[in-house]
Amino acid sequence: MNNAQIAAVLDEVADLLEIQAANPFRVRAYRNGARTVRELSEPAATILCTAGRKLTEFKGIGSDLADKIAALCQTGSMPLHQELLAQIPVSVLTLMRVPGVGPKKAAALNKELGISTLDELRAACQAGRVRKLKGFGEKTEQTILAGMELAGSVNQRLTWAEVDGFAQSLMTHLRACPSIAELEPAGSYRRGRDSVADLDLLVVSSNPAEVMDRLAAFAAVETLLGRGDTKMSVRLAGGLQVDLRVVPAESFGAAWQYFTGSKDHNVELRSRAKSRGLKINEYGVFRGDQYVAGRTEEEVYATLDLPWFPPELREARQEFAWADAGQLPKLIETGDMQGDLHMHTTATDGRASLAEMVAAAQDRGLKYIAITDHSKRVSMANGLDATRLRAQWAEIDRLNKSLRGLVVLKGVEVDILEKGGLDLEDDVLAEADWVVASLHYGQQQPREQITRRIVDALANPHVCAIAHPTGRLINRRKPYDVDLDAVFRAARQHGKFLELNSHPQRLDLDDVACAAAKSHGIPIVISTDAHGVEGLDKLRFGILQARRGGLTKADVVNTRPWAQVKKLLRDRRAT
DNA sequence: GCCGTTTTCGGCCCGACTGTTTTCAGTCG
Repeated sequence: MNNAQIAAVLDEVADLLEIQAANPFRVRAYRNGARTVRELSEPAATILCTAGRKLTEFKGIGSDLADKIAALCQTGSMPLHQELLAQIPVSVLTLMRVPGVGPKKAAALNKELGISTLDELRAACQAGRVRKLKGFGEKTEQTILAGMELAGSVNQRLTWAEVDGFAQSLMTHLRACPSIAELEPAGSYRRGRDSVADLDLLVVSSNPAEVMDRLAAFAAVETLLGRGDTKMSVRLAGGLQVDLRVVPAESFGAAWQYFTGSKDHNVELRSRAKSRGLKINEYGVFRGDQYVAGRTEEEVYATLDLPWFPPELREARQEFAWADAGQLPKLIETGDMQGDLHMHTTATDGRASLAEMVAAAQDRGLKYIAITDHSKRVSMANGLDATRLRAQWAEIDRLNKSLRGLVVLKGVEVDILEKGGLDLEDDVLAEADWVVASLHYGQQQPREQITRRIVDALANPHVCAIAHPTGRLINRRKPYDVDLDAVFRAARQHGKFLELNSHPQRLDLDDVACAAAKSHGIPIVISTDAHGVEGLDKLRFGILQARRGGLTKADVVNTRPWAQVKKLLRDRRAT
């Protein structure tokens, strides 16, 4: 049983306990445990089998949870989980996906009306039976019906890049308000999460009503979800929820910190404040009733002797431990990048020619690029066989003679075949400057098979890196069932790199996997996988993800000049 | 159920808004 599966069971136990109105701190303990397991850099099962190691060495897992996880790994099920499932149909949990329905209402609906599915809930609302329940009313019934429309259609997270589009145009729209003194995005968007459920905007204004009216007038606004004196929520066409908060200037830093989150980061921060006799809320830091700080984020953190944290790190993972040790990493920045080692041309499925990609790379100030078109197995993309590939490389050789300031590398994205092995012969690969291997077919294969294919590819002496190592497409396709821990170990053993693909729908390795790869000592390559000139601008999405993984300039291969990348590959293979 | 420079018990972050309430519970972030 892998970490994701263990975490899913723990999360479901938390949900079920919540419906049973269990001690909320007990519920939180299961959620924290789930999160800890999900973010472990190695399989829990491995730790359990290793002498001298215990799961309790990780924050959030005590002896009780450690025992339950051990039982889960050994037997495939957890007695508490099974008991709860016998009491509450698992489908009741889906009721909580409807906005406005939390654990209490879901429990009441199930207990009083015997409702356990969304269809039953819809029917009961339409029949007017829900409004008769204590604590429910006509409004609630309407909210539930409206919320169910949503849950079925648009209630999914958007990619960061999609939200960025809305955020930029909405902020431009709002800035027309003369009373706005500050306007900043917060929430998971500011933290750079690869997908974002809603957009939080923070405003300092002498006239909150004017700002809210202006938001209501934004063309994409579809529904007004709520509006108070300081807070307003709307839903945009396409489903994105926007939450606007207006705060006084002396609270701006505290509010920005608070609304940026994450929730867990804030819990840790406030708990630290409490232990010092301070209280932190969105209005500031207080000792008793006395305002201590709050105008800037730096000020808020400084009251706890903490440094300002880059938003990407605020996930209550390592950042507090790093700060306590005075070792907060200096995160990689877009300007650190020197080259791009994964892109396509019209020779396969790209939309721009070799010459156009080269010109675009020069425009963007890149020092080197690798042209890595697909190999022949990817027939849909008109993949290259040895002959066509060598012809492209000859063209690159000619091109390089006339280029100044940019080196074009002879590369290929060689397919990892379904039955294992690579799509091109070793003698061909040996002529390349840069080889990335990736799999496009047989993505549904069982874990052992997929893992074996990737691990074997890493063992090939000509392969430099594995591209998009999990194959996930955010909101569209789950990652392959691959044992990433085994991939990390193989990459380390053979001195290879792993790619962080910057395409906003891919972004794999994800943030947690980046951090895990780093802990295994594996250098990361951040690539655009550009299929056109505009694709070269997607690097910033990959950088954001890398920052979330805590990566520095030194952790990323292509912040170095090409000569150093080559040397790094050589040196690592030698050891 | 977890955790510990208040250390094995007694805490566990904090507030806005809504709807159903007549003083507050539930939900959300």
